[in-house]
Amino acid sequence: MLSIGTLAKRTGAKVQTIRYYEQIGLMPEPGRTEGGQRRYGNAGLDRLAFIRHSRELGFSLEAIRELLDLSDSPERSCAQIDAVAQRQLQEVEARITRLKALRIELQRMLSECSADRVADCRILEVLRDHEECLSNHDGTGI
Amino acid sequence: MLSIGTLAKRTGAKVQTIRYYEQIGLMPEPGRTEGGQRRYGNAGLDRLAFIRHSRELGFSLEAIRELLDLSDSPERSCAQIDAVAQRQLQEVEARITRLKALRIELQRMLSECSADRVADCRILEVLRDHEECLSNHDGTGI
DNA sequence: CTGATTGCTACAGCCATTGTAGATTTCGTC
DNA sequence: GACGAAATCTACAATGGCTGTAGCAATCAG
Repeated sequence: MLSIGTLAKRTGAKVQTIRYYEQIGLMPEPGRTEGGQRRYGNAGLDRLAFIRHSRELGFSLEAIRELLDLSDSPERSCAQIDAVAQRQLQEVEARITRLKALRIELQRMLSECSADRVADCRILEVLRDHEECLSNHDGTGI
Repeated sequence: MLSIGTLAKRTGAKVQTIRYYEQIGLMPEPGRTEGGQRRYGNAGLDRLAFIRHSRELGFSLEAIRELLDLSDSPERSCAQIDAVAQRQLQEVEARITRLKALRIELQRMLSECSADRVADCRILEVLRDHEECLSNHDGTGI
């Protein structure tokens, strides 16, 4: 049987994070020693590894909860799992698009400023006045 | 004189957000009516617009605080302002790099799964087993 | 057996808001 | 001036996804 610290080491999660996952019902309550310490089996380790790997790929805890629920019905169609992953891909793509617009704006801001004094700094001017921006970067999907 | 709701409409910030900025010292305490409601001048409006626009470009409130402090000394060199913007650009670039790696992984996952049953779903397999990934997407800089 | 390490609970804090409840003030209209 | 709708006020809780802390208790190696 594995202690919580062992699970933490093997998956890269912090001990508190594992307890947090248990608290929100993402990890099941494990068995305990006589002294009250958590002891996990391989199922616990696998589940935590699944959660951590999904987090690394950017899935929200809610999405992961959905995936875990779906994986409990192996005979069902995997269309829903596909949909969750598809949604995640779309979110990632949206974020990339937005960040690229920001990058362009920041680059332009930086390239335009060759002032010495703060008073003449183009960067501050651009930040003061949205109209000077090329894209609208209107905050949708930060 | 402008009410907090007017500032909100003009800048796109929520009323509560403006009060929050005041609470953390990013917006100054404005004058009040006899009845205790906030009233702003143009300086307040400009400052809020600066904050919102900087937020839209992804600057943290701490970075914005720094920029606002720096802009109060117009005779100083604007090298520090440049550095803040440069730092922000680097962060944006790092996030783009990371998201691109995630995108590739998600795309590959999706393209590989053509199963019908959850039991055979490649997506779940990949999520279960990090080893199946090409990149390491090790969580540095989510 | 002892001391270091690890684990326990309960709670607070992080960022940047957003939402809520219940009271008060302001504004437009009559 | 009176009325009612809209806006504003304070104070506090919640969001997501953890992370850190304090003050104990249990476990493990030597």
